[in-house]
Amino acid sequence: MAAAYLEKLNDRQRDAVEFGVTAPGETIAGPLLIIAGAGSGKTNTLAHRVAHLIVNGADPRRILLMTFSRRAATEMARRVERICAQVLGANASVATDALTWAGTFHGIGARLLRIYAEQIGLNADFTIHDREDSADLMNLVRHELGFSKTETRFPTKGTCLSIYSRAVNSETPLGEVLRAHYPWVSGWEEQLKELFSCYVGAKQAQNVLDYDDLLLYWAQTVSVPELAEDIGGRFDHVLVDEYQDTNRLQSSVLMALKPGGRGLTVVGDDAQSIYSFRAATVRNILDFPGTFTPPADVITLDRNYRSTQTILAAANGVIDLARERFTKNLWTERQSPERPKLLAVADEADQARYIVEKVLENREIGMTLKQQAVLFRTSSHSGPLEVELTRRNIPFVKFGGLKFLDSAHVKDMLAVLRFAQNPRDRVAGFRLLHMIPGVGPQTAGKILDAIATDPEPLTALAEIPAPPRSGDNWRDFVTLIEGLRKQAGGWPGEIAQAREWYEPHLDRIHEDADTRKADLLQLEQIAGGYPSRERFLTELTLDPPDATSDQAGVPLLDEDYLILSTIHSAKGQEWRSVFMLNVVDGCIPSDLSVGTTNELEEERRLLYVGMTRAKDSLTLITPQRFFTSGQHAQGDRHVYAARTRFIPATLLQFFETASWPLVSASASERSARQIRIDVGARMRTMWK
DNA sequence: AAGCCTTTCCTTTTT
DNA sequence: GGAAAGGCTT
Repeated sequence: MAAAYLEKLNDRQRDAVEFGVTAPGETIAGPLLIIAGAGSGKTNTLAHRVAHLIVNGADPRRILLMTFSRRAATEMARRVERICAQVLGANASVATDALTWAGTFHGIGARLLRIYAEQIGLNADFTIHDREDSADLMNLVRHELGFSKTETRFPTKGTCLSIYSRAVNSETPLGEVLRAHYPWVSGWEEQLKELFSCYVGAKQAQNVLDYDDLLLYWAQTVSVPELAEDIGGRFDHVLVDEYQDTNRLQSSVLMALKPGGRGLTVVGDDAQSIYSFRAATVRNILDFPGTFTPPADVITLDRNYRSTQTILAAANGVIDLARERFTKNLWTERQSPERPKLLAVADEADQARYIVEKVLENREIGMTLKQQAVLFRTSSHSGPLEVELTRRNIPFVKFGGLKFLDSAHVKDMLAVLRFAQNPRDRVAGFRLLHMIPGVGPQTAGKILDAIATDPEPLTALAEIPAPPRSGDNWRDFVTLIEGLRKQAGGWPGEIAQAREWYEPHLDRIHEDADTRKADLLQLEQIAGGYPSRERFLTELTLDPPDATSDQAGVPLLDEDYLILSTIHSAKGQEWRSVFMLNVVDGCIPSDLSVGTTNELEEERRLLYVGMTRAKDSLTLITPQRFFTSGQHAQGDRHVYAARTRFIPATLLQFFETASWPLVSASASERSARQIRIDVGARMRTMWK
């Protein structure tokens, strides 16, 4: 049976798909590393491999597929099903529905930990803290230890959490982490140790896990050989996507699950490693083959199907200057007469105007908005563009940066549900108690102490006398939590109960309560899509909605909108036309990332990742002048920016350089208007 | 003890 | 242009 779906693959892709599949029922082979360059059909190849395994008799329930984001996992499952359908017909969905172990490392970790909770001394009802919750808890502990009142300033909660997280994820001792990444706080090593020790204690007492714990507890569990064998034995095949962006802790988990590498496939591209700030290390992928004896097989996909030859030449030029040479050079057969553009504009306002004009022009000639994207290094870079798009009524969706879940009112609502789920969760408790008039930090602390020490937290809560000056608010609060705990309202009815309690407080606290209420209704909509409170809370924390829009609510799928995205969030995506904002030194590389060579090299790869998202047309924009923030609306303090150091003069041959607008009357008028002088000051200095 | 007001610092990328 | 710490009033 020559499978038709294999015909469309090139030889290398086909090697990767068929690797180790010797006969129906014989699908498990030694470790495999697939080095897949940008646009080389990586996702498609991996999906084909999974489908090929299933078609040849592998049990989909025994396939573990780990991707970088939930979105990628869903997309992969969808493709696997489509391929299977070509062979299995209508039965394909039965096979692929059984592909239940597809998700992120963190998501899979959470699921396994609930299953094995009892064996590892964990309460299966644990709630999960997102990044900000973790920082809040870190802050509480920091306060309790008196570190918020030190003579010289102690690192902030965010810095403390980053340090903790890096030490955990890189499996590196604290002292070394401080020396390598946080030299300016090395004087606080002892205090940080104490802080982290108390932070760990607080999490355990409160029955909460943070993101890092999902990996850390998993790694600890599989460090016990019997449990490793048990968990590893659940899976015949383990496939990992975006392996270049995994960290030491993740690779430890993987090696414990499949010590000999049998059934293990990892896919990635060392040239696209852009998450080292999260302790990801490119060594994982580079050292993978040599971890095993005999070494893992390596298959390299270097034919690019996405971009034109001219775009690829420019991108290759950028990555060729990398300090460490990479393992391949991409090639393509897609010819094009048009080189990528390197466009100089006066400032960010002109940059926004240019993009709006071009995007509309492209739409005129049949390119939908969705086929075009604007990419940037830092979420805030798109501010002026968002204003211009809104003014011109062009719909857009933005990926990355501030999210729905970060707004205070949404977090308040989630705190209600989390507290009902786990009354020992102090961060959630503090947030709620604080909303009750007459309750401040002291009172809240005492109430939570009383709850924490009682074996029946909710009984304890009911027995607490109402704090003075809290009026009816206290009774209402206790009634709400008791009702939610009994789950009288059912799911998702509970969330409406929570909202009814919350809305009066919202009105009291916020001026713009009405716009915020719309978000709460949207949250209720989202909640309806989950089977239970526990699943809703877990999955929303691990996989938050990653886009925001100019309009209320996420646009419908069939609507057309322009994509705005950070380069990080653009990973794995592609568009016909790509614009990159602020391709200047200080933005990319970011001012904050020019400290070490490693950081700088990662910024270079970031530019490379952005450029290789483009299929037909690529425009890099370099505004000449940036107005500095923190001044009056009429202020003209600005700095001049230079083209990014990653495109030195030797690479200009790959670009068509131009400036915009073409010299015209309106342009010179505009620049005349922007010149501001202080005539008075000149008069005064005349006589000095 | 709570809640409001002022001052000072810092300003990325995300599961 | 926002967050966090400190100070002042009720």
